This record gives sequence, structure tokens and C-alpha cells, in this order.
Amino acid sequence: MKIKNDHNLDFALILANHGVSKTKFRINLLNLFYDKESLTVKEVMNKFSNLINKVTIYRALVSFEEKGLIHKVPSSNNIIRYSLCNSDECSASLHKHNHGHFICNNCNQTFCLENYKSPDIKPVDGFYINSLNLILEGYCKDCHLN
Amino acid sequence: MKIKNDHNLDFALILANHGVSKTKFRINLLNLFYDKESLTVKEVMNKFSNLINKVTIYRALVSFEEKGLIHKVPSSNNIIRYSLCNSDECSASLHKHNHGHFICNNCNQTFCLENYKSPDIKPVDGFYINSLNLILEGYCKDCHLN
DNA sequence: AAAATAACGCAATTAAGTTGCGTTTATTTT
DNA sequence: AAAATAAACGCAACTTAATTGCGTTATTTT
Repeated sequence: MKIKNDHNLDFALILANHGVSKTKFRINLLNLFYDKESLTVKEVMNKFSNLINKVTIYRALVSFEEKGLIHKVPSSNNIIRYSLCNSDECSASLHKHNHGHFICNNCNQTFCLENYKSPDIKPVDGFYINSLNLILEGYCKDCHLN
Repeated sequence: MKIKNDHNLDFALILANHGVSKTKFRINLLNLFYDKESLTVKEVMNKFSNLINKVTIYRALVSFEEKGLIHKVPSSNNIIRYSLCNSDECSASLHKHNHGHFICNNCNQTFCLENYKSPDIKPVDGFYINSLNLILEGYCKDCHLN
């Protein structure tokens, strides 16, 4: 359950700055998000070798989201994915990536597509916009071959 | 269970042209999609006053999707929505809208945002792209007020 | 019209996500 | 630093979306 920190970052401090409790699990969970483009509850469970109760994971993710650390990534496969907020692009109430994301319909991995720029968020009458996402779906290289 | 046809379209013919069986239910279901921007299984069940078995609905939607009549709309709330394909923008294997969609996180309705143009689909090395969606989420006018 | 194929409905099942509650751990107050 | 408060955790039970198998009914093909 020990997660290695390859980022030279003080995750406990980041949590504190966002008003999130610094439990061992939540420190490791935040570290995971710095390692990986996006995560589902199932992927988190696997990373912690199923030692952490799924309810704990759900509640931690909700807490991270409420405090503006992560945001949901829309997809068509009805599995909720979370992705780390870029502090320069996201605030607690408004989330965006300046680039598109590709989701594989087979392995469910996500990939950043830096070449696909998303349009900027602009106000639309009658709508209170919290997030903008450019989502591409299909099959990644590995999953296309079969 | 009779659904009125306001579109002067022969839905049975459209189904036949796409290789989908022309059952009474499927004809009415296709009509529904021409009436509404997008639909979930639950919404379809309600429209048919719960007279149609949900398994039948799931299978019809899968069939419509396989034959290129409808496609999934990604969202963060893990409820699968389907939307009619524009014949000029979608093929059976490649789906896109040229504009963004707004999904209300409270009432789960979707709205077309004609002013948000999506980038064009272009090939990306190693990815086999089936769909492109520009998704905005937040609260619609009605749901923001409370 | 008969044979073949696909859709349908029912019951049961899987899996994601949620809720309540007692216990443990972290944070705040003194 | 100890006590008081608040939040996180784990367990069990529950809700809801989605899936599967199978016998029956409707549609399509020849």
C-alpha cells in the first residue's frame, strides 16, 4: 500500500491547501492522480490491492472533487473517471482541459490528445457551465488489433 | 402507446434502409428520437408508459446503434444517453456533431449549443476514432434556481 | 405459406454507486 | 499535550443501471 512519490511534491501540503484531510490513504490517492491521466474507482481499488474499502474511495473522490482537486471526465461507457485538475485551467467550480481526451472503448484507458485544442469556455444564455470537455472515443492501438 | 408522427417521415422505411426490423415498437422508438435531442433508457420507458420491457429497449438501442441510426452521448453522470445520427455528419462507424452539447447535472436534459463548433475529426497516430463530442456540463436555467 | 431469423418478455443476475451506523483517526480547542 | 470536536473509515445492506438465458411471438426470407 506504500505508493512511491516520483514528483517531488508534498502531497500532504497540497491536500491541506485544499482543505482535505491528510490521511495516509488520501495522500497516496493524490499521488496516484499525479501518476496517471485519469482513474476510475475500480482502478484505484486495484492500485491499493483491494485493501481499501470502495466506500472510502467513493467518498475520497467526492471530497477531492468538491475541493477542486479533481474533476469527472465524461464518457459513453457509464463508468465515472476522474482526472487531476490543472491549477491554471481549473477552479473548484469550473473545469476544463485545453486539449481533447481519447477514451478506448475496449480497455477504457484515457489518453491526452495535445493536438486537439478545445474551444474556450464562453457564456451561453441560460446555462451555468461548470465544465468543458472534448471527448474522442474509439479503439487504442493495442485494442484495435483483434 | 401510439406515437404521433410530426415529421412527415416514413420511419418504417428508414429502419428498413438501415437493416433494422420494423416492429411497432421500433418504429415508434425511431419517431421518438426525431422528436427529442437525446434519450436515456428511463426516458424511453416513461414515454411508452412502462408498457415496454426494459430489456427490449436496451436491445433496440444497441441494434439502432450498430446500424448507425443513433450514437451515445458521453456524460459524467454515468447514465447512457443516445442521440440521433445526422446522416451528413455520422456514418455507422464514425459519429460526430459539429456543435457542442450541454448536459444539466440536475435534470440530466441535453441541449444543443449551436454556437460551440467542435473541431474537425483528424487522424491521430495509433488511435482509431469512432466519435468526437464536445461536452459542456453544469446547470440549466431551471435547475440553477434553487 | 412454410421455414428461418430476429424481437420480445420474464426472471434472475452482475456491477456501479449509495446510505446508515458504529468505530477509528485526524483536527481543533483549551 | 490532553480533551473535545469533527471527519474519515469499514462493514453490511441497499438501490439502480445494465446484462444474460430461455421459451414464446413476431418479422423476414425463400
